[in-house]
This record gives sequence, structure tokens and C-alpha cells, in this order.
Amino acid sequence: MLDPRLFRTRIDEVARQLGRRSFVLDTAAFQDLDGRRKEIQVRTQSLQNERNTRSKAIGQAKLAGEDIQPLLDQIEKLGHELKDAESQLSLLQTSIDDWILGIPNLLDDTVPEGKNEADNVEISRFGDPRVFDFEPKDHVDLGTRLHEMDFEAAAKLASARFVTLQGELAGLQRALIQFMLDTHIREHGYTEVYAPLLVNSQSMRGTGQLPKFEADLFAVKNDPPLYLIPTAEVPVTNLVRDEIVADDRMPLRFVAHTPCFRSEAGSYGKDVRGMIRQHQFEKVELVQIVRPEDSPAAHEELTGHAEAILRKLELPYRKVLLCAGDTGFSSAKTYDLEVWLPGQQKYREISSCSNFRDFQARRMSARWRNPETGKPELVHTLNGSGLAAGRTLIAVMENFQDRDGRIQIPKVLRPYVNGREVIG
RNA sequence: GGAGAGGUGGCUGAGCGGUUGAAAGCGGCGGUCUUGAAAACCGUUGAGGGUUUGUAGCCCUCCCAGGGUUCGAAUCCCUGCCUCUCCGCCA
Repeated sequence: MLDPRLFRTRIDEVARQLGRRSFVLDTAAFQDLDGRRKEIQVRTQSLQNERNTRSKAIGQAKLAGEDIQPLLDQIEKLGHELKDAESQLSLLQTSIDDWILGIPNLLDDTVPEGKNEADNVEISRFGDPRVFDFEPKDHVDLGTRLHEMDFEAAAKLASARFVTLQGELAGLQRALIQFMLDTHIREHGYTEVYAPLLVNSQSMRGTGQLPKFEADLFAVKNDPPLYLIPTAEVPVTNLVRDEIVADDRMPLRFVAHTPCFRSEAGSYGKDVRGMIRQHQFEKVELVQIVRPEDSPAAHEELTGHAEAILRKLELPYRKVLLCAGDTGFSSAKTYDLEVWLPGQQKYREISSCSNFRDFQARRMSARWRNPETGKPELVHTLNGSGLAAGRTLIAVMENFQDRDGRIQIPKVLRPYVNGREVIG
């Protein structure tokens, strides 16, 4: 969430900034709510003050052995008046909080203008899409030929948009995950985290999935409700919720492999073929908790860590800076990494690396103690996929296929598959 | 699942219903001492918010969360959540 003070002091500037996302800020609604809040808060507090002073006086009178009945009579109707004011105030405060929780983050100055995906700006490319001397198959055909990828079976077990993998393909995905984790832990200095896959609504609120995007989540019958995580970002970032991190522990760098669950209610009809868009997929996620002044550099660095995986796997990709309209709700700035998929003849997102600045930190009350001021201050949070394992699997399959539909194992991966060089 | 105990500031830990936002210790910060450091000693030290030009002053809220009793609740009552101990069960 944004700093509530911004809405009181510079709401027009905020509205203009959010306009870049084509988000329309209802400034009149806020000013109306906040005006009433101000009035009622002042009244409530002065009533509380009166209650406190009078109660104190009663205490002293009693101690002095005086008759307190006249004092009690004076205070009689204060109680109702106060209770009334307090409940009005709390109602208003809740509306204001809800309103603010629905406002997206401010964008970084370097984020380009634009409405959608088409306006994203390519920053760099690595590798050249391979030139095939045959017609490359997509991962669905490759997997089906191997009898190791089955969408019908998964639909029988669960529903559409699930997959089953078997044998060497299942092993290849596991190898990819292990390789990614090892690289981030050994070479990039991350600490591995194992965390709950079901989280409560406070955690979902902390990272920004709730209250606005409940439709994208799977919930589990429980009281209070629990939600299946759509990304490891949620449990891992929320490790610092309601915490004050000591300066000497900063920055925190976490890596976690988890399955991810997404309902994606809005995406039906998109990517219906194959493993691109599933309700359940495996992902290795990078999370950093940093000092505010360090977050821009940490963002570049973290994106580089995700890129390192693609480079080692020798997968052609490009790095894209998302435009204003395509940048996610909680993010101030996002780079997407897009891998080349020969089956689609397209670059497709395989990682999304974002700097959230203090947006999530404020929702979570995640702070550090600034040694210069001695005060707790909001941290900055970042995360990125390093990488989406399901999509990495299909990228490897499609980019490393041969004429017969067999799949070469990228060199760095061979130690993770007992030295095998090819499957199929 | 059964039986107990408990949740208080960065941490440990006191707290008869009435100047207790909270003793004490540790830690932190500032200082004295010292060539420097340590030790010792002195001082200081919670968070969020309102009002305001104000990092001034004044005021409000916060002792797990939510309700309740009361003129007044960290202290009493109810509900929930969490932690610990013992027994049982279990991958």
C-alpha cells in the first residue's frame, strides 16, 4: 500500500502518477471520507480525553475519601456519546483502509509509457534462436511421443490445466529445479527456505494478492480460510511481516522451490494447449529484503541471477522492461525474461523480476532498524522467478530436440541426470 | 485426541481495577574515565496516529486478537489464535 499521508498531502500528484497505469484514482471519494474521518477523530479523541481526566479525578477523590457520586453523575452520558463516536470512527477508518489497499504501487520513473504487452521495451537479448533443418515440434508433441507427458490423465485426476509427467521427463524437471537451487545457493548467496504452501489471508494481504485478486487464488475449506500459494513469494516475503530486521542481517536473500497454484479465472481461452498455463506448476523463487537505498541495485542483481540460469542452460532469451500498463499491481518496476520457444516461434515469459519498494513492506509492517536514525523504517522487498521450472522444462525440450523427437540434455544439467546426454 | 501452564517493550521478566506506557535486568545510544579498548560509573532509550508550517507543544491509541463488565482494565469475564509441558497417536 501507499503511504496514507501521500493521499492527504499530494493526492493530485499521486492521481497523475497512477494515470500512467490507466488507473483512475477517485480523489473526491477519498477527500470526502478523510474529511469526515478527521472531524470524527478529533471529536472522539477529545471525548476520550475527557473520560480519562474525569476517571482520574474519581480515582483521586476516592483515595481522599470524598463522596464520588456527584462526579459519577456528571459523567453519565459521556459513555454513550464516546461509544458512538468510536464506532463511527472505526467504520470510517476501515473504509479508508480498504480504499487504500485497492490502490496499486507508484511506478519507477524509468518505467516506459504504454498500455499493454505490446509497449514493453526490449533491453537485451542472449543467444540466437536455433535454425532447424526440420520442422521443430512443440513440447506437447515431443512429450506425447515419449509417453511421458499426459494432459488427459491429469484432467481425469483433477481437471483441465493440469499435467502428469513420468519417467525421464519428470526427472528432467526435478533436475532443473535442483540445478537452479544449487546455483542460487552456491554462486549467488541465497539461503534456501522451505515454507507452508497454504497461507492465511494476512499473508496474502501482505504481498498484495488480497483483497483485490481473490479470484486468482485457490482457497481451502478451513476456518479461518487458508489459500494455496500462487508463488513462493507469498510465504517467503511474509517471513518478515511484523518483524524488525537487525541491520547486520540485511540484505536477506532467500530462494525457495515450491509448487504454485493459480486459478487464473480471467485467462480462459489463453494458452489452452500444453504446459504453458497450468493451475499447478513448479517454480524456484528468489526473494530479497533490502535497505531502501539498495533496492534499485538489488533489482538489477536479482534479475541477473535469473538470467544466469538461462545462460548456463544455453537457452536463447530476451530481457524486457514492462511498460506502465503491464506492470503488476504491487510492483514499481518489473523486468520479464522471455525464453525462445521454437514450437511457438515466440519469446515467452519464464521469469518476472520486480522491485516493490516499500509497497509490500507497508502492508506487512516489515521494518529494519536504521542505525543512522535508530528508528524502525520500512524495508524494500524484491522477488523474481529463478526460474519457472515447468516453462523451463518445455524450453529445454523444444530448443534441444532433434529430428527424431529426442531431447539432448544441456551440459550443465547432465550431472543432475546421472550423466545422461539424451532422452527418448 | 486427553490433562495442565502461559502469551507484557529489541530481548529476559515484574506488575493489589485508579498519575503504570508499564518495575528491574540485558541490549542500544550519549557521556565520564582511558594512549586506545574493555570494565566501572552517570544519563538516555517502545510503536502507531491526530492536531500543527513544525523532528516544538498538546492529545489519542497500543501489554496475542476480538467481544464484554466498569466512571476507570495489562490487571476481572467470554470467545478465538498461538506457544510450552505431560500422556496418547502418527509419516
